[in-house]
Amino acid sequence: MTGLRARQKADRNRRILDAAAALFRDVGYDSARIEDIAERAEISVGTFYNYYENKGDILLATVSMEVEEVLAAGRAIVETPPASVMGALDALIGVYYDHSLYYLSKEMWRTAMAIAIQQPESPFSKRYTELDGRLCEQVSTLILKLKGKGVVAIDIDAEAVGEMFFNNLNTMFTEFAKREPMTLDDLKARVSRQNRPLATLIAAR
Amino acid sequence: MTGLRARQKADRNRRILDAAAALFRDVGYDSARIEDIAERAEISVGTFYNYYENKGDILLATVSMEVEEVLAAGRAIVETPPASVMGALDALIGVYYDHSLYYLSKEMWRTAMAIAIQQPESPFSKRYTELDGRLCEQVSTLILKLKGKGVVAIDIDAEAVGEMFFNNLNTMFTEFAKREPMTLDDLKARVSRQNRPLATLIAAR
DNA sequence: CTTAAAAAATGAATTCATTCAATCTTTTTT
DNA sequence: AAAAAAGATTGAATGAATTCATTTTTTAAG
Repeated sequence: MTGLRARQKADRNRRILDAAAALFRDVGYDSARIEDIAERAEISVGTFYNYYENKGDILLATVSMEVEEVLAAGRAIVETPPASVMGALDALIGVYYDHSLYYLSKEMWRTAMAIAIQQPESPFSKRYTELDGRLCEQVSTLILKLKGKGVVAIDIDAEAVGEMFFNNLNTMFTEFAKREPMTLDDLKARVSRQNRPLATLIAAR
Repeated sequence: MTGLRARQKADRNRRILDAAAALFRDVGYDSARIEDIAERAEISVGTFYNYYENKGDILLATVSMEVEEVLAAGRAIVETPPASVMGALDALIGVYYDHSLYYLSKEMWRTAMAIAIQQPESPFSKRYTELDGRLCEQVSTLILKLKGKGVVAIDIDAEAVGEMFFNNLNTMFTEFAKREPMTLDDLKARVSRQNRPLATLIAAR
């Protein structure tokens, strides 16, 4: 049986995470005070800092859970991709983008991305960055799979191409989060246009 | 002749900008307190806020001047580009990357990028974002120029391709700023590899 | 079962960015 | 040139994140 201490720790951790996620959802990141999170989680402010390095860290913890779901959803596409390069890319990217806004607002994404850049060494920044790397790999894996199926030419550097597609969809998502009026459809259309040249050229003839 | 008020204003603005740039360089962004900037600029804290919306805004003001220089340096390459796609891209990107670290540390770049994402509506965030857009255009212009010279195939969507190259170099620069041990050469090598497939495929045969 | 050591929790104190009502300076009007 | 209006400056007050010396709780040792 787990020691009392370990059980209490896991318990408090969950309470903090739940309290923070709920508050961020309700009032947004900036208006959520550590004091409020602590109160909801029934701990003191000091204790909060025993569990998370700073306020940004707990936002990245909640956002990371979200990214894990996106990653899982992407696996389905990579397993059985549409039979054309553009089709497969649009499908995978569509999954990413559609999932992204389900729980998190643009404001929360902006804050999360900003923190991950600014404090890359904090524990949950590392986790977030690592998940980003996995998403990138996933795109490369998709290209590799298409190569295996003879959809993509054999002499193509799948990893390089995958990274390029990923970096593009990633930058464009940041752009999207920055512009409040930009819609998901706007985003997808722009990314599609950007992807088309490379997608067309790597197709096996 | 300019009114006294206008002259004083320009004067104070310059003093603030100089004081901030010097402090950021000396002690880094986080350790530079508004009170210190105000003291060096011989104004009060309150006055600082009449000139800049917040602390992040003045960092972006200094970084924007830097980006303007990069943009100007890039023009030279676009005017007379090397005769191959990879050569031209490497040259332009080399100019961007080499300039970037001349005045600003990775930490300052990280902070600047983070602020531009988090508060996209502040005056100097808009300016910074606009300059980013110009850099992106510059890459597209380069591709267009290569098309004019018959180096790039005629049926290529130069704007889309340029955006893809730019978004890639941009994301990779962010990655570079996040990893303290990563060198400029590491960065250039990785970007080169990523660019190669698209660069090769768009070449006119 | 007591006691000592280790681990966690606590909240008052500190530190800074930011605000704003009061004051001062410049410009415009009469 | 005096008075009124407009524009700027000022620094003390506010509010929130983060720190840290103390206290409390849990575990391990005797």
